[in-house]
Amino acid sequence: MPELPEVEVCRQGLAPALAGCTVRGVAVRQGRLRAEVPADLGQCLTGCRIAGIGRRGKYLLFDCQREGGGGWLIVHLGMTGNLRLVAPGTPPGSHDHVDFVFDGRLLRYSDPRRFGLVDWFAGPDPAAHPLLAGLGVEPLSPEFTGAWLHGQLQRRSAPVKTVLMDAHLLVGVGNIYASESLFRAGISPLRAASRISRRRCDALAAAIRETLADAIAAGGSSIRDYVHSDGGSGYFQISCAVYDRAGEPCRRCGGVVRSVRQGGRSTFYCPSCQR
DNA sequence: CGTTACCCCTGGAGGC
DNA sequence: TGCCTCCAGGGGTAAC
Repeated sequence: MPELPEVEVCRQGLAPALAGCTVRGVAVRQGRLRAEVPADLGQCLTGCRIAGIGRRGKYLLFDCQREGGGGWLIVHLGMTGNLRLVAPGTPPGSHDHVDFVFDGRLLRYSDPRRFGLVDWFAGPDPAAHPLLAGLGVEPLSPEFTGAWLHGQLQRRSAPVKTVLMDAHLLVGVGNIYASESLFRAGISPLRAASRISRRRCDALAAAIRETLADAIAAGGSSIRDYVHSDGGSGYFQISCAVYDRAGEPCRRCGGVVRSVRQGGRSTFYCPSCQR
């Protein structure tokens, strides 16, 4: 269930555990993910030291350094992916597709639906990777402001919820946090993006930042379990205001939360709190 | 160019 | 119990 907060929590948990560690090997049991795992991933990674772990949108970026040129391990968790540290010799389950072998432990990539991605980028700057080059603004960066958002939304006629999930504009806002942010800002997900005032864009930008930051803060406490456990999903549950609450009472006004279909995805909102 | 439908894949829930 | 349909936190592609 990874959106930006889950990916960020994963990054924060893995970075201190793996920084400075050297990759001893790679085992690919199932290479058919969103894109085929590179056949030479083992050669690329083995012997590399993990200098740090970054994030761009929902992509995890492992900075891999080695004599004679390292590169970047790029991991995307898709809908159902996860990364966890397990003891060497732990038998893999049917969806445990890739193991990254370190001294004394394995970093194990698991993904039942296989919408995720494991790739290698040989250049110095991972932003040049074809899948990262077109990505939009980071919602937790100073660049992301109400003024900027207003400018972008002005030229979009699609429903605002659909536009918020367009990673070419803005990264990291997935199906849950799009609905939750719009609820927090009091804006209907059905409203045409171009018909949202500058003032309400300020509120929306703030709502997005706060919703994501709250989720990251809530995940921080459970990250130890998430990273070090090999049982259970390990994902934290944020108490949602509207997401997946169709037919239930709005926590703010007591009205009934409604769901609609937008671009093939479910949207949840309170028709009286959100205009 | 922006918008929309469809596709990739597996598994769980609920109806019959 | 089985079988069917629908749904699921993502995102790329192609057609309009």
